[in-house]
Amino acid sequence: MKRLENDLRQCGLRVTEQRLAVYDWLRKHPVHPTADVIWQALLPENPGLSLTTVYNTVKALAEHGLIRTLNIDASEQRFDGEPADHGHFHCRLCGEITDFPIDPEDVQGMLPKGFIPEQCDVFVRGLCAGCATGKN
Amino acid sequence: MKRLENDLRQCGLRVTEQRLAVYDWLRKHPVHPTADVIWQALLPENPGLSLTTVYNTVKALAEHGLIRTLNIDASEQRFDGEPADHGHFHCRLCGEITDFPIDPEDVQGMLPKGFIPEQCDVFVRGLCAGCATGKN
DNA sequence: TGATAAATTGTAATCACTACAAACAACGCG
DNA sequence: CGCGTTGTTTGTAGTGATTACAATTTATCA
Repeated sequence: MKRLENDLRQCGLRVTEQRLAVYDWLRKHPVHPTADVIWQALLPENPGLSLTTVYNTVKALAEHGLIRTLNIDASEQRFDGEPADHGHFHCRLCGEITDFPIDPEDVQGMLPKGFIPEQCDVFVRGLCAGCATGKN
Repeated sequence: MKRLENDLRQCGLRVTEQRLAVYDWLRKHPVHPTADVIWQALLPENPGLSLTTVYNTVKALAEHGLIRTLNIDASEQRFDGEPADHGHFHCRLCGEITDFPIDPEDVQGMLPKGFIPEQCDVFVRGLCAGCATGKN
């Protein structure tokens, strides 16, 4: 937990219980939840936690690169506790979002000359392994 | 324009003036507008056109693969008249969105075994060539 | 410990988007 | 060509995720 506190401090963010709870939960759960899902998950252990605080927190964490935001659905924003570049596969049948590793250099090679990448997202829609074989 | 009519018919969509107007405009303008921007652009030539119709139309076109939807900003959905796979670069300074070609095979190679891609988006944030050299 | 600046909270507002029902128009069939 | 069916358009009213705001609380540092 000291590590998480340090992360916050190095970004100039004050360390609060709420931020630690949100940040810790995102790091420990390799899913891609909405703000509301995070809130519901934390509420039992953190009574009084406000949904607004969850929104404020994920916004602050994302602005400082500690977590990532995913615009997969148009209607709702999702968050990802793993800030390093990686791809996301969205199965159109089961809806599951699967992470996969990417090599940022591969992506960089696709860019026009002079463009400087800072963050890249590779997002693929299709059928996941389970749904493709009809096992779901 | 006959080509566009055919595209609509082959998707089982009825050919209406409104759909042709939206589709034609998206094909001719290589930008990434929101529904509202499309509406404002078409209104002078198409008085009475409803914003709801623009929303309905882009939804129908996207569902049939004639155009693409871009979830670049969390707050608003953008559309792209070019349905083939290609990447998008979003400059964090000037906000411009630049297209760049990608090889779908490169992306496919990154996927876990058994996953079947159907549509892929490569989205990169950073500095565009103009902003990187300080010329903006 | 006390000052100060930032974070939290709850409520109210915003804004992109959608549901809905009535009016209308495209397409197929005679 | 005219008619009926069915899909489309339109305006309005809603929805739901997200944010603005002001009051209260709390982290941080001297």
